[in-house]
Amino acid sequence: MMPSSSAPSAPSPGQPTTLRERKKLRTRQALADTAVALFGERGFDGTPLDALLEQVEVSRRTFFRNFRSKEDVALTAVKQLWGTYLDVLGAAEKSGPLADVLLGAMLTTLDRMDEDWYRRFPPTLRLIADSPALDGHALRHCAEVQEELVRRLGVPDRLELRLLIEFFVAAWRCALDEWLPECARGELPALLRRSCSSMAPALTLEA
Amino acid sequence: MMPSSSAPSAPSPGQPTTLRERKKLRTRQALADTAVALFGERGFDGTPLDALLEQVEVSRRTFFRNFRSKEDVALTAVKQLWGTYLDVLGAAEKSGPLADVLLGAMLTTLDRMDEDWYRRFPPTLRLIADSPALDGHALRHCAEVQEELVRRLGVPDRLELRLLIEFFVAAWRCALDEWLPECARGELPALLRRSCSSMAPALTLEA
DNA sequence: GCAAAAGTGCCACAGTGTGGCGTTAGCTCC
DNA sequence: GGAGCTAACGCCACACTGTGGCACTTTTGC
Repeated sequence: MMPSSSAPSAPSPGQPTTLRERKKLRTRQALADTAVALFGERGFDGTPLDALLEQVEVSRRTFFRNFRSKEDVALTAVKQLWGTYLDVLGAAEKSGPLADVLLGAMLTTLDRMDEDWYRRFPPTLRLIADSPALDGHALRHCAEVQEELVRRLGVPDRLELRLLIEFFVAAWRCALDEWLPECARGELPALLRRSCSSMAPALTLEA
Repeated sequence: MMPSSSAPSAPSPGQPTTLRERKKLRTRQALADTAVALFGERGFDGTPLDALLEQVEVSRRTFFRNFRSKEDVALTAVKQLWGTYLDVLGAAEKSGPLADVLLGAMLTTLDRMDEDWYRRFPPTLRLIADSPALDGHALRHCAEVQEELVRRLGVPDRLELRLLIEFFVAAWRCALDEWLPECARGELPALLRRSCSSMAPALTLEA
């Protein structure tokens, strides 16, 4: 609907300058980190939000000023990934096959994520796999990113562009599913490449 | 997770015989019909569940014995479609290109849905378009159907099968988006065919 | 310093979803 | 066609999520 004016989640500015902003960012990170840890232990649905608030020592009111929902805080790592992806794609040179552009941007993104993110992402994926509610939110977030991608990559044929983006995100999710059990950082790019190169053969699959 | 043992939603038996079952089915349909109408007027998020319960004259307890959630009742038409699709696909002969099998089954399904369904489906799509929460639930349901499809269409290459199914569902959603403004019954099959035939060209799209 | 602004905590409330329990209504068997 | 059984229902109370209002503290900029 709208691009989010003063909305919770997604702190766009690169580096917070004032003390106030850094402080707010600290509580945000504390909430996100503790959320993944806590939900990982007791399950997403089995952990009341109050448990998280108590541990981080933050009031409910403050929490909801930083995150839109309980799902939102659990999906912080996912949103960081796609946020970075959109940044990378915005700066990338868009020429040649679009499928390669989309893939290349994700490879760059994966290279750019730091060690801390690689610690928090796999547990987040497991939370998603275990909780349908979280999965729904994650899928919805992907859909929003896809809409944004269609908007940015203006192309004459609207339908084919949308299909290609849907395909790419689907390939990404397939790669994640194969990555999930082990979650070795170095293997994800290879899995994604393999998933993308299986796209064309998949269309001609025989029963 | 599990195939739903005595779970709410999805009445599998074809025709209810006893009076009790028919009565239960009537309240189910009354709830589903009224839900689409009511949510269509006042919006999904803007309509408390109590408004629906009051209009149908059913207690909250009874509602939740028939539907898993407020979203569930709003998505009745969507679930009916995919339920029928799985039935059709189960009975269909699976030979030749899998993409054609998937497409053919959906064309058959669209032909099999009755007039009443074609009245309720478009408003449901508009509800989904207007409410992120509903969209998330709808996407999650699609994901469950996809898992079921992978299970049924056993094929050596797991990855390519999953990709193909993801592609097909993506093409279906693209077709729906183009169908949405008008929603003329006869045009949906053509849109779906066009969407599916755009899949291969999409992969080689240039920036 | 000092006032405006941003952030936070506390309180109360609406809405969704669940468990317990007594009661009604349909089914079954005689 | 009557008695017992059982599924379904209504009502009550509760837990949890998310929001609005208001007072209080901290930071910022003058």
